[in-house]
Amino acid sequence: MPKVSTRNRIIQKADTLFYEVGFEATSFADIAAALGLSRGNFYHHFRTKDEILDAVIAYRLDKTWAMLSAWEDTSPAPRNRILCFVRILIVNRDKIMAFGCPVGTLSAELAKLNHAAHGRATEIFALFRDWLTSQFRALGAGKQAEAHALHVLSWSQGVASIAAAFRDDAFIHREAAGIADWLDTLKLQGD
Amino acid sequence: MPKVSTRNRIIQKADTLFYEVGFEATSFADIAAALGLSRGNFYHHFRTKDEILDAVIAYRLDKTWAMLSAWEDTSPAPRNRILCFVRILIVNRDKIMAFGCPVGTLSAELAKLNHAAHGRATEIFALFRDWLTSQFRALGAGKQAEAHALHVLSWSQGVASIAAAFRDDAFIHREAAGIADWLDTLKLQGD
DNA sequence: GTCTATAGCCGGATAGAC
DNA sequence: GTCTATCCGGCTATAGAC
Repeated sequence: MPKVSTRNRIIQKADTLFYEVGFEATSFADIAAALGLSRGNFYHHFRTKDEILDAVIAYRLDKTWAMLSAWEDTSPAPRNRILCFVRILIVNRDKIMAFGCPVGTLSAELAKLNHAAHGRATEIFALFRDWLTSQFRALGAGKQAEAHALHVLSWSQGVASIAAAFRDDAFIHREAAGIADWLDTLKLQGD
Repeated sequence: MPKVSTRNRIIQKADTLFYEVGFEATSFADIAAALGLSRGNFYHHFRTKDEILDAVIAYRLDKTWAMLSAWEDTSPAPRNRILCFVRILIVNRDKIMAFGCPVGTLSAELAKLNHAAHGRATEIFALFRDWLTSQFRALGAGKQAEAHALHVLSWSQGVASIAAAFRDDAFIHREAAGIADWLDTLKLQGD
């Protein structure tokens, strides 16, 4: 029975706090206190806050990749795979209404801070974009595949942003259904 | 020749810095230094950071209301008025690619901080939503007017979020054109 | 209204004992 | 690997001279 390493416990707690409180607003003391660790011990695992941020981003990249792979395994049809992505909005709607999208809000915060890790954080978006592009290509979208992928990614970002501002549950359901409808009206001649 | 009051200079500089750097990440010293003021003088005008935030939000509400009014004056047709809103994405694209949408990113930050002013910040969104709802109602959207308004608001938020992440200029133009196209395909029977 | 000086707290980060 | 103790700097905020 492998005990979860302290390092991994730190990463997962930081992941949660960066999402729910923000990167800047989360202090070492916050993470340490939430885990029942001393700050000194903390620095044994991560020397700087940026190191934790890098580890959290790497952790999110891994989780995202695993999720996308799982969708490919369980849903053979590209259309259903895209709907798996859309369903995140529904499944996570409580957290989204409280804290927005974890990917979008971290990216936005790092952009304002002019933080070196902004590019790394954007890689999570890029993972979704490229995976969605593959699905649209499989649907026959041809050269439009990436534009469609960015459109869906953007659509979900907008829904998360407005849902968080107004705490509007019905809006999320309506827009998620809207994405599904839009998918069906697509002209997929593969031009 | 009315000199701009120190209070107003503080509000406008704070407005800019809250947008470009973030609320939390902007210190009193940053605002004071940017204006060439001492910190002591600063506290003569605003006793707490929350007071500045309230003033900045009130300032943004005023600016937004004035902008919407101006659009009503210059564009009689509701469709053109909505396109004025969409055009913000194009006109402000450089800032959007660097810092995202000022309304959305402030709202997201305050939500994470569990800040009391989150509700006030959301009023800026509400201003846009209600104004857009009026335009869709004038277009004959009937009971769908508010849903359409939120859809457009959400769409623009998504575009700002993705444009900021990828710094993608072409994407902004493509999506802005997409909103205009969507407007024209709307079934407006006023059900 | 504007300044200097300073209090007091909390943040990130380090040294070293166990 | 975990802890205590500590340094330094920046932050909000206050007091008081001009």
